[in-house]
Amino acid sequence: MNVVLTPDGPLDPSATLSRYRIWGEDPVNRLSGDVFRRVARWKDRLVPYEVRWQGSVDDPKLLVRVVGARTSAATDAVLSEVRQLFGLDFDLPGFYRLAKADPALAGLIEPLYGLRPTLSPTAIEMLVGAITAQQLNLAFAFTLRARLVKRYGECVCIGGDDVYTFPEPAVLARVRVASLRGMQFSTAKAVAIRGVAQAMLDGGIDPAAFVTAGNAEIIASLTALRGIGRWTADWYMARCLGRGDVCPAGDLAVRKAFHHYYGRGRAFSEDGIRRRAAAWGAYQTLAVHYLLAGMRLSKPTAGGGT
DNA sequence: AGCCAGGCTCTCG
DNA sequence: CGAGAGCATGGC
Repeated sequence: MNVVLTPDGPLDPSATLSRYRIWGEDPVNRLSGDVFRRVARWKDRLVPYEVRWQGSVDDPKLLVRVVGARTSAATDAVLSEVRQLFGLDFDLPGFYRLAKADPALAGLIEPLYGLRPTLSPTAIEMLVGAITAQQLNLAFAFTLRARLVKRYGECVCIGGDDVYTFPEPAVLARVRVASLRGMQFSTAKAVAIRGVAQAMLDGGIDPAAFVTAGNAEIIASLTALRGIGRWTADWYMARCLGRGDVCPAGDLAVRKAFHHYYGRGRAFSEDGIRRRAAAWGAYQTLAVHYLLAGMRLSKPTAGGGT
């Protein structure tokens, strides 16, 4: 089944998806050439799909091909994922109006035009990914994540590409710490990953309820879990729930970006960053995304993804 | 060799 | 509370 999605506002698909490539291999989100491939889940069935794109940044079209789907419900599940993965629900025109008045963001609109944050379609994927990336350089974090996925995910071949599902909570809750240690996860990360998976099974956290919960409530609920702190909760709200009013002020790269763009010689405290970001209101997530991407523009060694 | 990397937890004062 | 140490491991 083929469907065409027409984004609202500008979209640069390859820049947006470059996250899935610049730090290493992502076996869950396959980006090969001009095709993106992934496997969705619908009622315990695997639904592979491909996305291609055409048109200009200001008039883009996403061509979604659902492989072997018979029901419209399965197709709807895929389209919902695609909206998240390409960040289609972010208000870019509104953000650009705000950014024009900001000394740092104004200069990033043109080189990053059409860039959107990618959202993680599932809570387990986001939380395990974040735990994996805690404190480590992202290249190594990607390596760890790829090992986990290839060992415990399900593999589907799409158009000659091996694409993996992210392992379900029920699978990760049973994984032995020793197995994860063997993949070079630290003991703390291994315990945290199991704990998060278990919490999703026994109701310790309820991602479905997060959708309507307030930020403070989500932070409290997530940080009650071992191995999840404010940083992980912030990124979860920004990159899984797609909330706009989030600034992961404790993030090392965010702190560097604020220092670089707004520092004037003095270092920002975490609270100082949060206060400054608060002025962006519902556009904080986009602003932070642009600042981080802007830092990468001036540092080609970190990966020149296009 | 030693320090850093898009943190978190635990311990002290 | 707030600061500080320990944790694991790859890369430079």
